[in-house]
Amino acid sequence: MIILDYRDKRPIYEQVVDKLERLIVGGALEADTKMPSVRSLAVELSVNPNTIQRAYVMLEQMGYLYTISGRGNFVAPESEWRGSKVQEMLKECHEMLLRAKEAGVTKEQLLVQLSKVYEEAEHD
Amino acid sequence: MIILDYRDKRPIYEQVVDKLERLIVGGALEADTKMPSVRSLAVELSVNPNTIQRAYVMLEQMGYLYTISGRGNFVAPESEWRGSKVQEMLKECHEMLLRAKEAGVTKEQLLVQLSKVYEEAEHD
Amino acid sequence: MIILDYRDKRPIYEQVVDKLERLIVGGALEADTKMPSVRSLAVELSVNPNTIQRAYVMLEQMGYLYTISGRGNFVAPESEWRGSKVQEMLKECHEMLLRAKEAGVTKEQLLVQLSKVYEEAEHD
Amino acid sequence: MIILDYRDKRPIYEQVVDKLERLIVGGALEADTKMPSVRSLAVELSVNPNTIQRAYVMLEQMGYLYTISGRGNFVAPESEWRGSKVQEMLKECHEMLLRAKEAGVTKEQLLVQLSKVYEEAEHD
DNA sequence: GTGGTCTAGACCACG
DNA sequence: GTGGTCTAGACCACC
Repeated sequence: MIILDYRDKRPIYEQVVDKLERLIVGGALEADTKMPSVRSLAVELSVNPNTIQRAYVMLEQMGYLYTISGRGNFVAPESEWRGSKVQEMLKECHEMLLRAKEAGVTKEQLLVQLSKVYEEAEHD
Repeated sequence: MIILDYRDKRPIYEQVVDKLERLIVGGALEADTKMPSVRSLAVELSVNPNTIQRAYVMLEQMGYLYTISGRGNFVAPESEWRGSKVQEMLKECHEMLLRAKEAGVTKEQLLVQLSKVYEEAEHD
Repeated sequence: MIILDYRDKRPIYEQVVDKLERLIVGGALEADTKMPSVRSLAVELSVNPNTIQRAYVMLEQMGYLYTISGRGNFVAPESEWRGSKVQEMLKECHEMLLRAKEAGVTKEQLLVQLSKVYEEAEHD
Repeated sequence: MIILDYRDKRPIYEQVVDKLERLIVGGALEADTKMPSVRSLAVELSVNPNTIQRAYVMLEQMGYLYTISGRGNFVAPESEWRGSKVQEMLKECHEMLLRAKEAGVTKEQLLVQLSKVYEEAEHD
């Protein structure tokens, strides 16, 4: 389900949050899907259960999960996070683009990047 | 010259590196300008000299400064860093755009951001 | 594990880096071996932990170690450094040979040195 | 006569020693040539006279110069230094070759370097 | 216990 | 006065 990179400088719980967020945002995990239990995921990743617990709590605060006591953790519906996530990404992109411009990156170079990411091949 | 943000969770030396890098990349500090001495900047920021020393060493490794022992630290010429900085920014932008696409941001939204940043018709 | 040479004028952290680099490059420390902790090596060498910390950071930047925060430092796999190390050595050798030639050393003398080092007929 | 590299990490007096040594060893300065006075060289290099004085003293100790009080410093005859210099270089080369071999450099790669430095073009 | 950061001192070489 | 190194402490986050 997840592969941890132990060479990554970030704390493990943060990596777990990040990977799971991408799975949810990317649509790999649909709404109301049951997440693996804290303990089972901890075993799977060879990690302390506290670490997974912490990740789940963060994901819940971010609106990606909801918890039913005694039942487990479940993926929240898109309406809970889609809008705010897009806004957040747009803001981050804006700041990064500003920094890129400041560093001497041209508009053309960025358009190339944009094309590479959204390569048209799809509706042709 | 610099204002530290104590709410920022990043280490102080990293903040210093970041701010100075922006000043240099942004052109506020010209090549061969003498930087404040390690000790004086430490006093100005109410910080330990070791912390500033560390920041200066990092900036030197990144190619933004050159050091003449016993004389001081000086801003390196653009040729030392311009190219690599642009490459680094392009790579970062690529990754951010990928994440943005993943999160559901449309190409149109990003084009708007791009235009806002590189607005060529300020009062047209 | 390491013996410091107090007559050596180089800074301690550099000596530590040098010795450990040789141990790794020479194959005495295999990939993924756990290095002694910063504090324990500091005690062993009767040196301040900061000094060891600095050495480990340098070795990490050079690709010889990888760090897992809260777990320790580990020897990186050969692929991380073998190529660049060979390139570096070749460049250094080139410069040294130039200086040797300049000083009047003949090609024959150098061929003798080369044979001595790579003596392929130990007991032939 | 000499060009200093202010970005060089080594102390200036050491750079001066090194450059002058090469000029003498390389044959650019013949035996009994009068060296520029301490003060004039200091002015030429925009450097403190003490620095040049220190360099001259070192060169004298190394056998490259001799001093005649009130007259100046002169280049010593080859017999004073040629032999020891060659020995020193051979020793240094030996150590470097050992380290190169240890790092995984092959004999063939070193032979290539050797050929590049002593390119045959001369007696062909 | 581990690495990461920081402080408050100190000494040295260099110019 | 400048950078470079080092010590002896301390606190923090992570696991």
